[in-house]
Amino acid sequence: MPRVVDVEQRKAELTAAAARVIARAGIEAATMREVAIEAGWTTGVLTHYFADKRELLLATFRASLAHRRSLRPARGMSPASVQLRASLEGALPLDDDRRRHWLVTLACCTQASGDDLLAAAQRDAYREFRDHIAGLLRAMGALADGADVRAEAESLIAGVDGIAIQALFDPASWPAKRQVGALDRLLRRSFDADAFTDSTLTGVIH
Amino acid sequence: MPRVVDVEQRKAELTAAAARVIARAGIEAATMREVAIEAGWTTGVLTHYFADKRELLLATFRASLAHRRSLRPARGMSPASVQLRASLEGALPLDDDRRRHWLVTLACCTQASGDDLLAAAQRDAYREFRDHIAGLLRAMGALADGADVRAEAESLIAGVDGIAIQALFDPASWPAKRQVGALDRLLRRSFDADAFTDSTLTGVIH
Amino acid sequence: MPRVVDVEQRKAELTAAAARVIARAGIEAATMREVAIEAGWTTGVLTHYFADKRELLLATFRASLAHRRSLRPARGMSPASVQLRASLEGALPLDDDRRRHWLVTLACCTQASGDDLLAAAQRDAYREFRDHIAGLLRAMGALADGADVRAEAESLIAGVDGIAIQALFDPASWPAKRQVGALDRLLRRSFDADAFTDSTLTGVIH
Amino acid sequence: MPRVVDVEQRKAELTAAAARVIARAGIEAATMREVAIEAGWTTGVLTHYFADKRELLLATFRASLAHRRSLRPARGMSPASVQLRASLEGALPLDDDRRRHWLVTLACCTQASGDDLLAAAQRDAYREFRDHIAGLLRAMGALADGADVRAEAESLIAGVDGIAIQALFDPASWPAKRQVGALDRLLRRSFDADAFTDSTLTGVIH
DNA sequence: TATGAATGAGCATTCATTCAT
DNA sequence: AATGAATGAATGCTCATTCAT
Repeated sequence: MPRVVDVEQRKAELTAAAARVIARAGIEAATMREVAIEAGWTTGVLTHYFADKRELLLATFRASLAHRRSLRPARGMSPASVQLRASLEGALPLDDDRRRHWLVTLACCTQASGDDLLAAAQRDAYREFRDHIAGLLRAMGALADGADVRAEAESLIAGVDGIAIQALFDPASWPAKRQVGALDRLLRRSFDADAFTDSTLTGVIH
Repeated sequence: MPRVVDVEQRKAELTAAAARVIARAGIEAATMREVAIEAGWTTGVLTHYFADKRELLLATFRASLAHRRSLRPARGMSPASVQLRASLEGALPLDDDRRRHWLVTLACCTQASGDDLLAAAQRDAYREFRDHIAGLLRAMGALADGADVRAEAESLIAGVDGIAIQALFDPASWPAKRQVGALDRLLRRSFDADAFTDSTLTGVIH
Repeated sequence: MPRVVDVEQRKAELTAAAARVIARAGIEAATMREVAIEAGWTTGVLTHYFADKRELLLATFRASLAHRRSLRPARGMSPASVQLRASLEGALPLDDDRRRHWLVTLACCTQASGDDLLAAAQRDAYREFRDHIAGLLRAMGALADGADVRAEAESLIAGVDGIAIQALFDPASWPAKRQVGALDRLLRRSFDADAFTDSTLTGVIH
Repeated sequence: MPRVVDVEQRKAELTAAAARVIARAGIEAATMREVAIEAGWTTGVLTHYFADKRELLLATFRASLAHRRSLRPARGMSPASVQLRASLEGALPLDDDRRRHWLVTLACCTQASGDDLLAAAQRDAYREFRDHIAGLLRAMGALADGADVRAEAESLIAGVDGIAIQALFDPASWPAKRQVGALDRLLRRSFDADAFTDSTLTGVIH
């Protein structure tokens, strides 16, 4: 039997390296060589685990989306309003890790024009996030009876994405605190101020 | 006697071709060859007008940002609230042209990590837009006395950018009408509903 | 206790796979990977039985030459003229098997420029065949007293090789029947027509 | 206007280099790099004149076949029997040049399994040669009335090809003289000895 | 001004080979 | 005996760039 290797873990190791390179220097700089060096292996290993560069990129994108999703709080562990806030906050580039994966998302989306699988991954992730937020909104019961929950969810996500974009491309002006402040404003405007009392918020902000 | 050529116009022609390639196939596909073909010239012409690829990319980005800015309504030609709405609408990818230049913006920003001039161009354009929106907000006089006008402008832009991102990466779900609807919701939430009466809006939506 | 394996038989299995790949797709396509797949093993097995690719190729060539030789009739089982005809017929690509091994011969010979062992294998096989044919000619006693038997043998082989080349590269025009017809003509021209009567031939043609 | 280059001549220069490499070291050794070095240019030039390696190989094969054809005597400049002999002699690897192009032919034919254009080039060249020989046979009027001229031509070519194959793979045993001797024997056997008198032959052999 | 010939570095990928298991 | 993880050199090819015309 050959050397025993956890294939999935090795793949994760490699896509993490690819994500670091993409976030640091852009997708054009993410050559096989560069990713291999970043990962501490040779290019041969990359092609051993991924048929070609496209497959590596797709795996990197999917891993990145999955990671971003994992930043959301576990379902049902806290009131819906707290979960809502935490979920949205998880989508902001508040630290290096989230920043990195946001950049990967953006880079891959930009690339997605010519790659259906890339585009599909993004679309699915977005819709899943929208449904998640919509579910929380419904659970909160904070919306008027005839309200379009889905549109409301999209509106919230748009607000968060917009903050993220600005923070991503002008990080000096957008420390974590300011991003969180913008999120607060967004939430306060969307709901009765009472829905997110200070005490509730305190429990979420870190 | 050398042939007389309008250098600026020729450059514009070339950056427009580059923008089309980037929007169509991503920044990686925007090779000198490809851009030259798109423009109907040879690569020699590209290097004649731009020292190197980086300079072409920078010029393309700047031209794209300038074009997006030119979509805003002329100052003072209409009430501030109408200008505000039109300005924000100009930032949405409602047609192919705006879609193209949004994609260029995103592609270049993604690339900007390693290029200070690219990053600076983006930052300047954003700040200029924010100040423009803030000016209109002030002119409207719709905000409470102690309000943070700049923060309010950023919040609006964030909302618009978020809508744009979603529309860009899931265009099938985001026809122009829906984008405009999301903008309406954003404005209604941010101001008294009265600030943007139907009649006022009619004059802006196209 | 290690698994017991018939080394020679395993090697034969592997060179047969190599021969199939070479005949099907050319010597360039005969990579270690490809041959391993064709054989139903992994590349590790190939390097276990052959020190390197060159050795595999040499063994494949030798096996191919040996196989082609084995197509000749057993010595002394029939009149020399019948043996002669059968021997020459064995050198024609009349079926898939002979076709395959002819292609291997040609591919390896073409490669032989830079490999002395390959060249030597080919030379030895050819000389052995020539001597075999010369021996049969002598046994037939059909040649004039002062005749150069060796030259006559070479002449016959040249004729057969020429037919084979044409059949190999234009198989559509050269079904087995036509090849055999060309061989008949060659023999009739070289000897008195009587030497190869129909009845004699009938016993050989299959 | 750019540097002026005779494209066809440059292509010929490059295919000639490819032919030298193939003849010297086999088709596997004919890499883009190796051919470029042999030609005294860089690989970039190769891809400038040939879309890819396959195209280079095809052009090399065609140039080789055309060259071999050009070795035939001009039509009608001498008696048909002299032309016939000279044509067949031109197909023997009597010197380095013919040897080289024979090796290219063989290498490409071996490769032709998987490439229809290669196979077609070979087939066409062969058929053209056969028709040429058949035409000369008819002009000679040396054949019996009911004779199959085409089959006779193929038979002659087969004989010559066979000699060539042997000479190619055992050059030490097959100096030019011996090849010509084998051709003589072939012709004498195929025709009345008188058809090719010594004096006639003297004028052709070199 | 514009062309396209030429360069050579760099790309993704394939390959023979080694070796721990 | 057999596997397949890992290597790193080589491959065909693309690219930005230079430059003679």
